[in-house]
Amino acid sequence: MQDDAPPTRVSTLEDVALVAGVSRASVSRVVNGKPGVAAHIVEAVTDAIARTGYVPNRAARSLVTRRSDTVLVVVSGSDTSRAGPWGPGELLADPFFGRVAGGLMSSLRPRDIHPVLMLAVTDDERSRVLSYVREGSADGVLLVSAQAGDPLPQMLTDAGLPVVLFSRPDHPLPLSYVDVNNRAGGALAADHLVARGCRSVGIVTGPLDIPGAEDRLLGFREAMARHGVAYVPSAPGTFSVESGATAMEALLTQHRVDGVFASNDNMAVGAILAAQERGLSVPDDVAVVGFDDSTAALMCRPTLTTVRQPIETMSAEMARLLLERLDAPDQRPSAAIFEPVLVERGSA
Amino acid sequence: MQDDAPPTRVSTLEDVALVAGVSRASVSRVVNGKPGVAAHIVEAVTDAIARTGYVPNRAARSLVTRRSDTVLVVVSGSDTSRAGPWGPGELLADPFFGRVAGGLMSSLRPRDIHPVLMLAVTDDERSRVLSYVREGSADGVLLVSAQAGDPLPQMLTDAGLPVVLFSRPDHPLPLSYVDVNNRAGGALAADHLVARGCRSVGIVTGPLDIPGAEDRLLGFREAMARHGVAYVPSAPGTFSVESGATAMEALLTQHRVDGVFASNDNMAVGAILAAQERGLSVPDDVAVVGFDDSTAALMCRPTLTTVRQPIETMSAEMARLLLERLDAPDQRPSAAIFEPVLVERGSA
DNA sequence: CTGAAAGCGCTTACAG
DNA sequence: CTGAAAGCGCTTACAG
Repeated sequence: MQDDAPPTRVSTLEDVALVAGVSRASVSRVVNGKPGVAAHIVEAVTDAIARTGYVPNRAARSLVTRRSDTVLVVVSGSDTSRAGPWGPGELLADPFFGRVAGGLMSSLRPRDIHPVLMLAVTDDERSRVLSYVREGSADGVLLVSAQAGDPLPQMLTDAGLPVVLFSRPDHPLPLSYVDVNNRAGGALAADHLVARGCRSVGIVTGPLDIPGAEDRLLGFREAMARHGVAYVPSAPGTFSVESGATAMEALLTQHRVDGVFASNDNMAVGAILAAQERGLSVPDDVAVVGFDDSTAALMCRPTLTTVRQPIETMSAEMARLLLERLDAPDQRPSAAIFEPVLVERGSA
Repeated sequence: MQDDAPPTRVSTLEDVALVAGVSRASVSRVVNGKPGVAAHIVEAVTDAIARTGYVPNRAARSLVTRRSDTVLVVVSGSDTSRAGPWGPGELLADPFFGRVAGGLMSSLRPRDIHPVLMLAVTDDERSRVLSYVREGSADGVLLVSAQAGDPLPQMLTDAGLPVVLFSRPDHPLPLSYVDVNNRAGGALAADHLVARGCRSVGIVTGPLDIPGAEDRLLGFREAMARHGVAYVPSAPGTFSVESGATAMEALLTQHRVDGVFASNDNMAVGAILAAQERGLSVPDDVAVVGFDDSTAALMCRPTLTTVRQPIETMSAEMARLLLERLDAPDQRPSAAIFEPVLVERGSA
């Protein structure tokens, strides 16, 4: 099939009106499903649309409605997160972002709203986020921040833009967010380790300036205290596999732990590898519990016992909250907190 | 800082013109950096822009320029790929997509072109891709297809839309694409296994209706033939960890292999796990080579020896090709093929 | 080098 | 219920 026809001018509302023999206003009404249009007009227009292959021009519509039907999805990282072994894509290489994207899209698609992706690492990029919304290109922003002390949430609320975050902001701000109950998650891990008979328990934390990481630590410690354990040794990690391994070694040599909670799955994988490298058996010599239930949880041996965070559900809700806010701009910000569940597999 | 000011009407070209005391045309010229504007006008306008906080309205501009400065990034999967243990986000949970996104953005950002993300799994979604471009919402499409027999490339070329694929299409089509030299990659794996002294070598293939998977097999077999090995046992996989494990077991029991090439890293991880579960040592009893150099390559023990595919570079080039095509629509389609390199680590 | 004017393709009061 | 008309905020020939 040859198709060398010149890209014929795409047809407009006007063309449809001509073909249907009605006014442009009527065509517009039919296209937008407005009520109160006579049946014979609807038919004529529908027909004409089919014959002309009409597709509404989004820019023209957007110019008058002042809606773009687009939301900005911004992934905000720190400068250091950009250059890694996998280059500039590294920040996004974490399966976490893909799962978030999938969740968002499940809420956005039914409403026919489209996500445009933006990375915000530099100051320049952060101000682009604001401009993008100001120029009417997006109606609001969904922010996934992997950065402690991120100025973006503040900038966004100051500008009065509709915004929803994934994760609680690191200082109180009048905006909506979704999060998992990190404290409850930490407690789940502690309870499980204790129930399995661990007597010397430690924790590999995430960066403690990130609220979620601190809450996991807090919840873990509180639960251990309830079990009568006042002191819980901890070693800091950065959420990467290697940092988990390093932290685990510290815990092993300095505290001879027999049970460890790592604040995410990547670090849990690192912890397992580190233990095994020292000839220890997981979970017999040392049990390991992760957090997330990421794809990595099934790639290691033993498979990972972990605190599941329902990422897709959370991000779907995140998009829903933004949509709601767009429909009713004066609504108060709200938070949706999800309860984690422990998924028991091989490592603890 | 309270900011309860009503969202003041955003200023327009007209406002700037008024403040600067020039015509709208002049403002437009300096905003767009057109040459031949008197210095004093440029200054007055620049000033007025700063004072008014003017940001051009994208819809209005787009309506007249017929450019959206947006490209559609579509991830096309099969129906079955949507529902998995991780739900609807699963298709995107593969770190591969995040790395591609990162690569694309590195080419798009300097040109200030924005990517909107779309999943195309159902027929309805596929036709939405066409509509989206037809309504002027995007200037072209970047397609990453994880699906054999995907009708989308054909649909896109038929419609005469600017499009670039990641991976060679499964039948010849007049469109641009980027790919890795899969045959050379297969050969690299074969050469390495032979050089290490493996005497009974097998391959875990991907789905063979995907051109890349077939090429890896072909390249592997050809190279083995050059080494005097006429027969290479193979077991099929689906690119998942589990399928790699299953295939590995077949190879181990039926062919007592001591060297295996898995057509991607996920399957290589599965293969290693399967070998270890049978008490075999990797690489001593059986060596394993993967393909991709994904994040998984460093998460397993031993770490994975693998054929590296420069995903970020490839996708950056992919975006560059589309941009080029948008600048010069009549250009012939072209393909950019990248040479893989073997990354030697612990598993082979 | 600059400005007045037309026009991009829609939606939406406003009359009728 | 329908249509004529204004207007959304830009860019771009066209004169001057």
